[in-house]
Amino acid sequence: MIASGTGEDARLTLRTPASVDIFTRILTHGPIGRVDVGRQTGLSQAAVTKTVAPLLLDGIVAVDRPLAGAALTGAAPGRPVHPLRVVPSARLVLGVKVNPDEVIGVATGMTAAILHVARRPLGSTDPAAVVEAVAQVAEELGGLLGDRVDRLIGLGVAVSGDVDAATGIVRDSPLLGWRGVPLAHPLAARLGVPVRVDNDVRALTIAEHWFGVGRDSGSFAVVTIGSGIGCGLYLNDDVVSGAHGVAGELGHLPLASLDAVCVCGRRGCVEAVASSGAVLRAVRTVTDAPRLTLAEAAALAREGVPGAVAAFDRAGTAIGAALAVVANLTGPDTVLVAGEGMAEFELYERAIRSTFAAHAFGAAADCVLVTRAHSFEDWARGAAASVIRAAVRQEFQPTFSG
Amino acid sequence: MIASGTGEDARLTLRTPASVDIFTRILTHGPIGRVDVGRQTGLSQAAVTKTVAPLLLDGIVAVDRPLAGAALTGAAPGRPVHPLRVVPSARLVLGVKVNPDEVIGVATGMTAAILHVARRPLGSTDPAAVVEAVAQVAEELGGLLGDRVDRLIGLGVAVSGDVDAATGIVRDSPLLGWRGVPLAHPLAARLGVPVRVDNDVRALTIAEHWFGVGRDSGSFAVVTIGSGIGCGLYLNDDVVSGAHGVAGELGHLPLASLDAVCVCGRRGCVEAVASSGAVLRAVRTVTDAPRLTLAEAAALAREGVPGAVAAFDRAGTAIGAALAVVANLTGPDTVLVAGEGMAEFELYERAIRSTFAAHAFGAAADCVLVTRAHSFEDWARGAAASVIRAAVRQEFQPTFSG
DNA sequence: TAGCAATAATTGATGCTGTCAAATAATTCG
DNA sequence: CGAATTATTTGACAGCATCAATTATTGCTA
Repeated sequence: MIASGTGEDARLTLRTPASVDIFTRILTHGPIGRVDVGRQTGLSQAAVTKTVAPLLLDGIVAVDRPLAGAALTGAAPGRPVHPLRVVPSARLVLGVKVNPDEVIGVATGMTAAILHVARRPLGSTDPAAVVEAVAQVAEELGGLLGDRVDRLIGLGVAVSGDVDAATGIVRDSPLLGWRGVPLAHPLAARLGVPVRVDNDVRALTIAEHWFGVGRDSGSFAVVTIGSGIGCGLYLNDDVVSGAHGVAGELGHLPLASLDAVCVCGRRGCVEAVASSGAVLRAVRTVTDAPRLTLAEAAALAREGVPGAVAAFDRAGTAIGAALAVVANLTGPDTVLVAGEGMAEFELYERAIRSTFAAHAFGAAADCVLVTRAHSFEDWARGAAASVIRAAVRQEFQPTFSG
Repeated sequence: MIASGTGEDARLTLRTPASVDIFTRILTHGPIGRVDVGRQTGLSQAAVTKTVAPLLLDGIVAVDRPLAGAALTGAAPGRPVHPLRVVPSARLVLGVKVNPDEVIGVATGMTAAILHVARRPLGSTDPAAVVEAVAQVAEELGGLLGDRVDRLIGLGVAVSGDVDAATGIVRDSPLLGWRGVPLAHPLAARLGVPVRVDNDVRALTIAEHWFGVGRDSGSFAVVTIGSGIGCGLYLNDDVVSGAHGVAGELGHLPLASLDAVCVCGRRGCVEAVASSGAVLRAVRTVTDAPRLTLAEAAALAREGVPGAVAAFDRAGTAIGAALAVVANLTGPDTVLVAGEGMAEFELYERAIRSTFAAHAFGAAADCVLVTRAHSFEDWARGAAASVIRAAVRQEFQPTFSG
């Protein structure tokens, strides 16, 4: 149990779509003046003033000191702007990322900035053990928050695989070996806090769209490289989840040559040559060093050992093709490349960029490739961002035990 | 010039988002009772009644005779349903598809059912010549409509390539050899009618989503096979257009083996083995018959000539992989396979289905493949559907000459 | 065949929300 | 200091969707 009376006062009340838009704008683009909010949301200034008033009273939005002084404002005459911003600490959120060997959690405020971190190793991926570990991490974070747990909106859990966020059930997670595992209910019952479970890449995509590089992008994608290859899509200002819960499955597209055998049993999958495991296997084979680690393999490639370089090149080529697929099919203006594999990004980069350029068709080539190395905490932060977004959009149906 | 005083009374007035939803529901799912409209749109019955009242007055919506009789209603007691439907002829639309050698136009009503057809051969794809041919087709259709041109909402033009529907400019159409060709303005000026220009596959996708197999699908895709391979996406109840106007570019994804050289100069493109041109070239080479037509090539394959069968198989494999890409990445519940290539679909089918099944990952395999052979008129109908949708959603900014 | 139960549609009062236009506030510039 | 300029607030107002009650029309049953 984290808190007894939680839930009521911590909820966000944004009754109309207009107020959701206004609040979202302030959250993601603040500090910002009321006039600009109106312009950017297509609403009148009056609507902004009236919507913001109760939020100021609530304390979730604050007005910065009007920045006067000709130097700052660009010497324009007129009443100075009273910049609005969301008070990060007005509401709090927990986000947890479940890895096969570890559970990592963070506590954040409304802007998904990390306040505290906690982690627990996982002995097994047995659902009960994972629920227990997540709960312990959440409780530890709750303890670190102290009195402030009243302001807790909820707990987000990020899991790789096919996740039904509406019901909080993990439908299929090959990495954890789960099928149809309900996560939200047991956790909510155990902790007494609303819980949202989401796909990890989707959660990271939300975080980057609201608080990261995708902030001004209506059509945006995240491609993750590492032990698997994944993709999150944000098109027409909405997350793509797929009719059956599956979307962004990039890892098993047949973009590589057919002599590469994938762990899924098929041939030519991107992951068959581009997952960190595949790269490592390739370098081990070529150098005849069966106990090599990925870091050592990367070191060999950096030294210029031909077989190692070729393995990373081959991976980069497949990743570049995958990026081109995303760009050609969905036409984002920005694609963020992320994931654990970023540690060796320099080794993939040349092949990625040249393959992408070769296969991006027409205007799809205008799409900007951005890179960022996320820590494990950032993934947990994604889970928090998923909760924040759902709460703001009034889609957060608190999952409690019956 | 089609009509002098056109435009004012033919416009649709649906002031609020709610009324757009209600009207759309009646249009795409009518005849339907008010209670059901309310349920399906999430609005109250009262809202439906009040929104529909002026539309009945306008004559654009009509009430069918209440279907009484226990046999029909399923023996349920209660007041019988008064089914609402959109009167197809209440507004009229023209749709024109521009092919490299021909321009085909149709006149339709609100439900995009074809009323008249007209066509003109194209001597050249010179923009001026195309504008002239489209205008002539539109005028011929206008003549066929007679007095009813008062009810004309506008003209839709479907063009393959990168089209900016907002400005009516064809940014890049390799098939026609166009770059930055303004189409809407000259046509609107010439005809005195609002004009909307759209990408052809996108237009077909809209038609199928509103009036065809995608009617109950929130997440839907169309893949076209033929001289090129294209794709239209409808995700989260919105058409995907891409940040830079390009989306659904499936034809040049590197899914085929690298020894296939594409007309675009690269290797491994889907179109390099799966476009009708590529299939024909392959059969010609194998049978050493350089003047073979596509129909003859198909006949050979139907007879079981191994080289011909192999060429179609190879194409089907690439198309199946492309379908798997769409399903894995965007997770639609339905994918419609269409295009001129459907004439030979039976020859591709086995390879398409087995490759798709092999590469559709997890729940993406639940996606239903539907096929339909569209005539050229259907493509023109797509252009009309694009106009209808824009008009209903109040996004149709009439393009007139300044 | 009347009366009851069930379902569909309408009506009018109500309240909320966003807009408009005018007023107020706070600055720069001359 | 006053005019110009820009930001924000205010209050009247209108539109729209909901709610709850009413009316409409049927099937079923006694």
